[in-house]
Amino acid sequence: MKIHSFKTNESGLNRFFGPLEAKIMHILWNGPEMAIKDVQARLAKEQAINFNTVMTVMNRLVDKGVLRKRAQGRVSLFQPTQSLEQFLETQSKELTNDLLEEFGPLVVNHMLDALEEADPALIEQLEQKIQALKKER
Amino acid sequence: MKIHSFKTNESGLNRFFGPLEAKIMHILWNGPEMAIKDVQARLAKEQAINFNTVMTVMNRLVDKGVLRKRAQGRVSLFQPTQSLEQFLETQSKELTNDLLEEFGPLVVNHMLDALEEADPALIEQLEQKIQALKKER
DNA sequence: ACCTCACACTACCTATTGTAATGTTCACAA
DNA sequence: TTGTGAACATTACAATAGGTAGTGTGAGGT
Repeated sequence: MKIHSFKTNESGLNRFFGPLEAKIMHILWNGPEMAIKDVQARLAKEQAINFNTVMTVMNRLVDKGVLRKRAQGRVSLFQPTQSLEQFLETQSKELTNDLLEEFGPLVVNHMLDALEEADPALIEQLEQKIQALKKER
Repeated sequence: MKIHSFKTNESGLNRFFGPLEAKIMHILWNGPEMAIKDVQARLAKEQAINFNTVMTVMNRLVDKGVLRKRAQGRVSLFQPTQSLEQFLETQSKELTNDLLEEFGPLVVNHMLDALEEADPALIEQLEQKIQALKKER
Protein backbone atom coordinates (compact mmCIF):
# COMPACT_ATOMS: atom_id res chain seq x y z
CA MET A 1 0.00 0.00 0.00
CA LYS A 2 1.02 3.63 -0.37
CA ILE A 3 -0.18 7.13 0.26
CA HIS A 4 -2.60 7.94 -2.52
CA SER A 5 -4.53 10.97 -1.39
CA PHE A 6 -3.69 14.52 -0.47
CA LYS A 7 -6.36 16.27 1.61
CA THR A 8 -6.91 19.92 0.83
CA ASN A 9 -9.00 20.61 3.91
CA GLU A 10 -6.38 19.51 6.42
CA SER A 11 -2.87 20.60 7.21
CA GLY A 12 0.50 19.07 7.96
CA LEU A 13 0.66 15.34 8.32
CA ASN A 14 -3.14 15.20 8.43
CA ARG A 15 -3.03 15.82 4.69
CA PHE A 16 -1.60 12.33 4.22
CA PHE A 17 -2.88 10.42 7.23
CA GLY A 18 -5.92 10.02 9.42
CA PRO A 19 -5.75 12.03 12.66
CA LEU A 20 -4.54 9.17 14.84
CA GLU A 21 -2.17 7.95 12.17
CA ALA A 22 -0.75 11.44 11.90
CA LYS A 23 -0.16 11.70 15.66
CA ILE A 24 1.60 8.35 15.64
CA MET A 25 3.82 9.28 12.71
CA HIS A 26 4.61 12.56 14.41
CA ILE A 27 5.75 10.73 17.52
CA LEU A 28 7.83 8.21 15.59
CA TRP A 29 9.44 10.94 13.49
CA ASN A 30 10.36 12.93 16.56
CA GLY A 31 11.78 10.13 18.65
CA PRO A 32 13.71 6.89 18.51
CA GLU A 33 12.52 3.47 17.46
CA MET A 34 9.68 2.64 19.80
CA ALA A 35 7.39 -0.11 21.04
CA ILE A 36 3.62 0.22 20.88
CA LYS A 37 3.51 0.81 24.62
CA ASP A 38 5.83 3.78 24.27
CA VAL A 39 3.70 5.34 21.57
CA GLN A 40 0.60 4.70 23.62
CA ALA A 41 2.23 6.41 26.60
CA ARG A 42 3.02 9.50 24.53
CA LEU A 43 -0.51 9.62 23.12
CA ALA A 44 -2.00 9.10 26.57
CA LYS A 45 -0.48 12.36 27.77
CA GLU A 46 -3.15 14.15 25.79
CA GLN A 47 -5.94 11.66 25.95
CA ALA A 48 -6.31 8.13 27.28
CA ILE A 49 -6.16 5.61 24.46
CA ASN A 50 -6.50 1.85 24.26
CA PHE A 51 -3.36 -0.17 23.66
CA ASN A 52 -5.03 -2.27 20.98
CA THR A 53 -6.19 0.80 19.11
CA VAL A 54 -2.63 2.03 18.87
CA MET A 55 -1.43 -1.42 17.85
CA THR A 56 -4.02 -1.79 15.10
CA VAL A 57 -3.26 1.58 13.59
CA MET A 58 0.49 1.06 13.81
CA ASN A 59 0.20 -2.30 12.08
CA ARG A 60 -1.86 -0.69 9.36
CA LEU A 61 0.90 1.86 8.92
CA VAL A 62 3.31 -1.04 8.51
CA ASP A 63 1.01 -2.50 5.84
CA LYS A 64 1.05 0.86 4.11
CA GLY A 65 4.82 0.77 4.06
CA VAL A 66 5.40 3.91 6.10
CA LEU A 67 6.45 2.11 9.28
CA ARG A 68 8.89 -0.74 9.68
CA LYS A 69 8.42 -3.32 12.44
CA ARG A 70 11.34 -5.13 14.01
CA ALA A 71 11.12 -7.89 16.59
CA GLN A 72 13.19 -7.21 19.69
CA GLY A 73 12.70 -10.22 21.93
CA ARG A 74 9.05 -10.19 22.96
CA VAL A 75 8.29 -6.70 21.83
CA SER A 76 8.18 -5.16 18.39
CA LEU A 77 9.94 -1.90 17.72
CA PHE A 78 8.62 0.51 15.13
CA GLN A 79 10.20 3.27 13.13
CA PRO A 80 9.37 5.14 9.94
CA THR A 81 10.75 3.65 6.74
CA GLN A 82 11.71 7.14 5.61
CA SER A 83 12.84 10.18 7.54
CA LEU A 84 10.32 12.99 7.70
CA GLU A 85 12.49 14.93 5.29
CA GLN A 86 12.58 12.07 2.82
CA PHE A 87 8.87 11.57 3.16
CA LEU A 88 8.07 15.20 2.48
CA GLU A 89 10.57 15.20 -0.33
CA THR A 90 8.94 12.20 -1.93
CA GLN A 91 5.43 13.49 -1.46
CA SER A 92 6.12 17.00 -2.67
CA LYS A 93 7.91 15.67 -5.71
CA GLU A 94 5.08 13.33 -6.58
CA LEU A 95 2.48 16.02 -6.03
CA THR A 96 4.40 18.54 -8.06
CA ASN A 97 4.70 16.09 -10.91
CA ASP A 98 1.06 15.14 -10.72
CA LEU A 99 0.01 18.75 -10.65
CA LEU A 100 1.99 19.66 -13.73
CA GLU A 101 0.93 16.53 -15.51
CA GLU A 102 -2.68 17.29 -14.76
CA PHE A 103 -2.78 21.04 -15.17
CA GLY A 104 0.40 22.16 -16.92
CA PRO A 105 0.05 25.81 -17.92
CA LEU A 106 -2.65 26.49 -15.35
CA VAL A 107 -0.27 25.73 -12.54
CA VAL A 108 2.42 27.95 -13.98
CA ASN A 109 -0.07 30.77 -13.96
CA HIS A 110 -0.88 30.23 -10.32
CA MET A 111 2.65 29.53 -9.25
CA LEU A 112 3.79 33.10 -9.02
CA ASP A 113 0.73 34.31 -7.18
CA ALA A 114 1.04 31.43 -4.79
CA LEU A 115 4.74 32.08 -4.33
CA GLU A 116 4.09 35.70 -3.50
CA GLU A 117 1.58 34.77 -0.88
CA ALA A 118 3.60 31.96 0.62
CA ASP A 119 7.00 33.62 0.65
CA PRO A 120 8.29 36.16 -1.87
CA ALA A 121 11.84 34.99 -1.29
CA LEU A 122 10.92 31.78 -3.03
CA ILE A 123 10.49 33.67 -6.27
CA GLU A 124 14.16 34.59 -6.09
CA GLN A 125 15.05 30.99 -5.48
CA LEU A 126 13.04 29.96 -8.49
CA GLU A 127 14.64 32.53 -10.74
CA GLN A 128 18.08 31.41 -9.66
CA LYS A 129 17.20 27.90 -10.62
CA ILE A 130 15.95 28.95 -14.01
CA GLN A 131 19.13 30.88 -14.71
CA ALA A 132 21.24 27.95 -13.60
CA LEU A 133 19.31 25.70 -15.90
CA LYS A 134 19.80 28.03 -18.85
CA LYS A 135 23.57 28.10 -18.38
CA GLU A 136 23.69 24.36 -18.56
CA ARG A 137 22.52 24.45 -22.11
CA MET B 1 -19.68 20.04 0.70
CA LYS B 2 -16.59 20.46 -1.44
CA ILE B 3 -13.79 18.53 -3.05
CA HIS B 4 -11.23 17.87 -0.36
CA SER B 5 -8.99 15.16 -1.69
CA PHE B 6 -6.64 14.84 -4.62
CA LYS B 7 -5.77 11.26 -5.55
CA THR B 8 -2.21 10.68 -6.65
CA ASN B 9 -2.85 7.21 -8.00
CA GLU B 10 -5.52 8.23 -10.48
CA SER B 11 -5.64 10.60 -13.41
CA GLY B 12 -7.92 13.22 -14.87
CA LEU B 13 -11.27 13.71 -13.23
CA ASN B 14 -10.77 10.51 -11.27
CA ARG B 15 -8.33 12.47 -9.13
CA PHE B 16 -11.26 14.42 -7.71
CA PHE B 17 -14.18 12.04 -8.10
CA GLY B 18 -15.09 8.40 -7.82
CA PRO B 19 -15.10 6.57 -11.17
CA LEU B 20 -18.86 6.83 -11.75
CA GLU B 21 -18.94 10.40 -10.51
CA ALA B 22 -16.14 11.22 -12.91
CA LYS B 23 -17.96 9.72 -15.88
CA ILE B 24 -21.07 11.68 -15.01
CA MET B 25 -19.18 14.94 -14.65
CA HIS B 26 -17.44 14.25 -17.94
CA ILE B 27 -20.79 13.83 -19.66
CA LEU B 28 -22.28 16.95 -18.11
CA TRP B 29 -19.21 18.99 -18.95
CA ASN B 30 -19.30 17.87 -22.55
CA GLY B 31 -22.96 18.38 -23.22
CA PRO B 32 -25.97 20.54 -22.41
CA GLU B 33 -28.07 20.61 -19.28
CA MET B 34 -29.46 17.11 -18.96
CA ALA B 35 -31.98 14.94 -17.15
CA ILE B 36 -30.95 11.81 -15.29
CA LYS B 37 -32.37 9.68 -18.06
CA ASP B 38 -30.13 11.38 -20.60
CA VAL B 39 -27.05 10.77 -18.52
CA GLN B 40 -28.09 7.21 -17.96
CA ALA B 41 -28.51 6.75 -21.72
CA ARG B 42 -24.98 8.05 -22.35
CA LEU B 43 -23.52 5.81 -19.66
CA ALA B 44 -25.47 2.82 -20.95
CA LYS B 45 -23.63 3.01 -24.25
CA GLU B 46 -20.63 1.55 -22.50
CA GLN B 47 -22.31 -0.51 -19.85
CA ALA B 48 -25.88 -1.01 -18.70
CA ILE B 49 -26.56 0.96 -15.55
CA ASN B 50 -29.56 1.34 -13.27
CA PHE B 51 -31.48 4.61 -13.40
CA ASN B 52 -31.56 4.89 -9.63
CA THR B 53 -27.84 4.42 -9.38
CA VAL B 54 -27.30 7.37 -11.68
CA MET B 55 -29.85 9.41 -9.79
CA THR B 56 -28.29 8.74 -6.41
CA VAL B 57 -24.83 9.67 -7.54
CA MET B 58 -26.07 12.78 -9.33
CA ASN B 59 -27.94 13.94 -6.25
CA ARG B 60 -24.81 13.41 -4.19
CA LEU B 61 -22.93 15.56 -6.66
CA VAL B 62 -25.57 18.22 -6.10
CA ASP B 63 -25.01 17.91 -2.34
CA LYS B 64 -21.31 18.36 -2.94
CA GLY B 65 -22.02 21.55 -4.82
CA VAL B 66 -20.54 20.51 -8.15
CA LEU B 67 -23.88 19.99 -9.90
CA ARG B 68 -26.91 22.24 -9.91
CA LYS B 69 -30.42 20.78 -10.15
CA ARG B 70 -33.25 22.67 -11.78
CA ALA B 71 -36.87 21.54 -11.93
CA GLN B 72 -38.28 21.58 -15.42
CA GLY B 73 -41.87 20.43 -15.10
CA ARG B 74 -41.72 16.85 -13.90
CA VAL B 75 -38.08 16.28 -14.66
CA SER B 76 -34.98 17.73 -13.10
CA LEU B 77 -32.23 19.07 -15.26
CA PHE B 78 -28.63 18.98 -14.13
CA GLN B 79 -25.57 20.95 -15.05
CA PRO B 80 -22.21 21.66 -13.45
CA THR B 81 -22.06 24.72 -11.20
CA GLN B 82 -18.74 25.60 -12.80
CA SER B 83 -17.39 25.10 -16.28
CA LEU B 84 -14.67 22.49 -16.57
CA GLU B 85 -12.20 25.31 -17.10
CA GLN B 86 -13.32 27.09 -13.95
CA PHE B 87 -13.25 23.88 -12.01
CA LEU B 88 -9.72 23.02 -13.08
CA GLU B 89 -8.72 26.61 -12.47
CA THR B 90 -10.12 26.50 -8.95
CA GLN B 91 -8.63 23.14 -8.14
CA SER B 92 -5.20 23.84 -9.54
CA LYS B 93 -5.08 27.14 -7.70
CA GLU B 94 -6.06 25.57 -4.44
CA LEU B 95 -3.63 22.72 -4.88
CA THR B 96 -0.81 25.04 -5.85
CA ASN B 97 -1.45 27.14 -2.77
CA ASP B 98 -1.68 24.12 -0.52
CA LEU B 99 1.49 22.68 -1.93
CA LEU B 100 3.49 25.83 -1.36
CA GLU B 101 1.98 26.35 2.04
CA GLU B 102 2.88 22.84 3.01
CA PHE B 103 6.24 22.41 1.35
CA GLY B 104 7.52 25.83 0.30
CA PRO B 105 11.12 25.55 -0.84
CA LEU B 106 10.86 21.83 -1.52
CA VAL B 107 8.32 22.44 -4.24
CA VAL B 108 10.39 25.15 -5.84
CA ASN B 109 13.21 22.65 -6.07
CA HIS B 110 11.03 20.10 -7.80
CA MET B 111 9.24 22.58 -9.97
CA LEU B 112 11.87 22.94 -12.62
CA ASP B 113 12.53 19.23 -12.93
CA ALA B 114 8.83 18.62 -13.19
CA LEU B 115 8.46 21.39 -15.74
CA GLU B 116 11.17 19.94 -17.90
CA GLU B 117 9.57 16.55 -17.91
CA ALA B 118 6.07 17.82 -18.49
CA ASP B 119 6.78 20.42 -21.16
CA PRO B 120 9.95 22.49 -21.49
CA ALA B 121 7.96 25.34 -23.02
CA LEU B 122 6.38 25.87 -19.64
CA ILE B 123 9.71 26.97 -18.27
CA GLU B 124 9.68 29.82 -20.74
CA GLN B 125 6.18 30.73 -19.70
CA LEU B 126 7.29 30.79 -16.10
CA GLU B 127 10.26 32.98 -16.80
CA GLN B 128 8.13 35.43 -18.72
CA LYS B 129 5.86 35.72 -15.74
CA ILE B 130 8.72 36.32 -13.38
CA GLN B 131 10.08 39.08 -15.59
CA ALA B 132 6.66 40.65 -15.90
CA LEU B 133 6.32 40.62 -12.15
CA LYS B 134 9.68 42.28 -11.66
CA LYS B 135 8.82 45.13 -14.01
CA GLU B 136 5.73 45.88 -12.02
CA ARG B 137 7.82 46.86 -9.07
C1' DA C 1 1.82 -25.15 36.52
C1' DC C 2 0.31 -20.65 36.12
C1' DC C 3 -0.04 -15.82 35.35
C1' DT C 4 0.97 -11.87 32.81
C1' DC C 5 2.06 -9.17 28.94
C1' DA C 6 2.64 -8.35 24.17
C1' DC C 7 0.83 -9.50 20.11
C1' DA C 8 -2.83 -11.48 16.75
C1' DC C 9 -7.40 -11.83 15.33
C1' DT C 10 -11.83 -10.24 14.86
C1' DA C 11 -15.42 -7.13 14.89
C1' DC C 12 -17.99 -2.86 15.09
C1' DC C 13 -18.61 2.19 13.94
C1' DT C 14 -18.50 6.19 10.72
C1' DA C 15 -17.85 8.13 6.13
C1' DT C 16 -17.47 7.74 1.09
C1' DT C 17 -18.82 5.70 -3.17
C1' DG C 18 -21.32 2.36 -6.11
C1' DT C 19 -25.42 -0.21 -6.44
C1' DA C 20 -30.28 -1.00 -6.56
C1' DA C 21 -35.03 -2.25 -4.53
C1' DT C 22 -39.09 -0.18 -2.84
C1' DG C 23 -42.29 3.75 -2.16
C1' DT C 24 -44.58 8.04 -3.69
C1' DT C 25 -46.54 11.38 -6.74
C1' DC C 26 -48.75 13.18 -10.58
C1' DA C 27 -49.92 13.82 -15.56
C1' DC C 28 -52.25 11.76 -19.04
C1' DA C 29 -54.88 8.11 -21.34
C1' DA C 30 -58.61 4.91 -21.53
C1' DT D 1 -62.76 8.31 -12.95
C1' DT D 2 -59.49 5.31 -12.57
C1' DG D 3 -55.20 3.40 -13.50
C1' DT D 4 -50.72 3.19 -15.53
C1' DG D 5 -46.17 4.74 -16.09
C1' DA D 6 -42.45 7.98 -15.60
C1' DA D 7 -39.70 10.56 -12.51
C1' DC D 8 -38.35 11.31 -8.21
C1' DA D 9 -37.60 10.13 -3.02
C1' DT D 10 -36.40 6.95 0.45
C1' DT D 11 -33.93 3.34 2.13
C1' DA D 12 -30.53 -0.03 2.30
C1' DC D 13 -26.57 -2.93 1.32
C1' DA D 14 -21.61 -3.69 -0.20
C1' DA D 15 -16.72 -2.22 -0.19
C1' DT D 16 -12.97 0.52 1.52
C1' DA D 17 -10.53 3.51 4.91
C1' DG D 18 -9.82 4.74 9.44
C1' DG D 19 -10.81 4.72 14.61
C1' DT D 20 -11.98 1.83 18.45
C1' DA D 21 -11.70 -2.04 21.30
C1' DG D 22 -12.90 -7.07 22.96
C1' DT D 23 -11.24 -11.63 22.96
C1' DG D 24 -7.76 -15.21 21.89
C1' DT D 25 -2.95 -17.03 21.96
C1' DG D 26 1.65 -17.91 23.15
C1' DA D 27 6.02 -17.45 25.52
C1' DG D 28 8.72 -16.06 29.78
C1' DG D 29 9.24 -15.57 34.39
C1' DT D 30 7.79 -17.13 38.82
